[in-house]
Amino acid sequence: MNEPPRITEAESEVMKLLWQKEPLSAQEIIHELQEQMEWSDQTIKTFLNRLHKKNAIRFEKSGRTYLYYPLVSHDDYLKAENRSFLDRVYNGAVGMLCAKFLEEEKLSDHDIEELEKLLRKKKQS
Amino acid sequence: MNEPPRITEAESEVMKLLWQKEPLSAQEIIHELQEQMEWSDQTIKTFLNRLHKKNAIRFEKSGRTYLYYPLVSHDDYLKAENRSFLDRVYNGAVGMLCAKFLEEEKLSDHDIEELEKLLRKKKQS
DNA sequence: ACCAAACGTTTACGCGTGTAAATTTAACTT
DNA sequence: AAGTTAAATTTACACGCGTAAACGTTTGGT
Repeated sequence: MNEPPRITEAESEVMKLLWQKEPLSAQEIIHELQEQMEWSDQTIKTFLNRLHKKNAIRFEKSGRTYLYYPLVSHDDYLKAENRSFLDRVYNGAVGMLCAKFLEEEKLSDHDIEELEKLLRKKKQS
Repeated sequence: MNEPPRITEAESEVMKLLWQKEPLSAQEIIHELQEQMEWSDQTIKTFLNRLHKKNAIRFEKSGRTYLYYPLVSHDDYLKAENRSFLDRVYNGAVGMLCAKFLEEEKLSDHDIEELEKLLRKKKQS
């Protein structure tokens, strides 16, 4: 897979839906998004179109409804966003980044245990 | 302190220098940055000017040299960037964010211990 | 066969940002 | 006092992105 296309913030709202459930029709996407955002349907169609041009999604048409599928995986998106954030803000220092987030934000006990488990696993390598 | 001003990526390169050492003259800033970036001195002056207008930095002039000081602290910057990244990409789920970073990126043994210590402290609250 | 609805495509526009040239202002030098 | 220089300030411009209207096209209904 080549470089995944750059997905902007607004576009990512569309992608988030498709990562939850795939495929979705234009209708469904527009309906869902209009509950959260103040976007006109034309605006959402613009995002669908741009995502399509970037090869971030594809569609299949059956009759007059189009069904949309993600072409970029959520995981690839997260990886790319993580890397660019890490480099941009922390110059690549993961330790610092995690420390800052752990300090500032609240975590459930369950989260804490999961992270401890991850760290323990990490030590064996 | 009100909302800290939005600092763009390019501008943040200037800020990073000022967070390391304060104050710095225009000369010093321009020299330093031109070693890392392909920026003309005019470009850098634009950033200084924009940062000043935003109240992200201030300067004192003594003779013909201007000395620049940050007005936004590194910590406030990190806090703001963290929050927006966390919300934008992870919908606020810190646990998920940290887990992803820990999975993907390399950590020194020392980093790991520090993080474990942080988590332990976190559990007592 | 034609109309209307549903959907994609094209065009548009203002603002932020990266990039930098042109202009003004202040101050050291001679 | 005037000229030169260093620095700030103003202006400029293209491109990405959020936002959306206008236009084109396909297809189910009558």
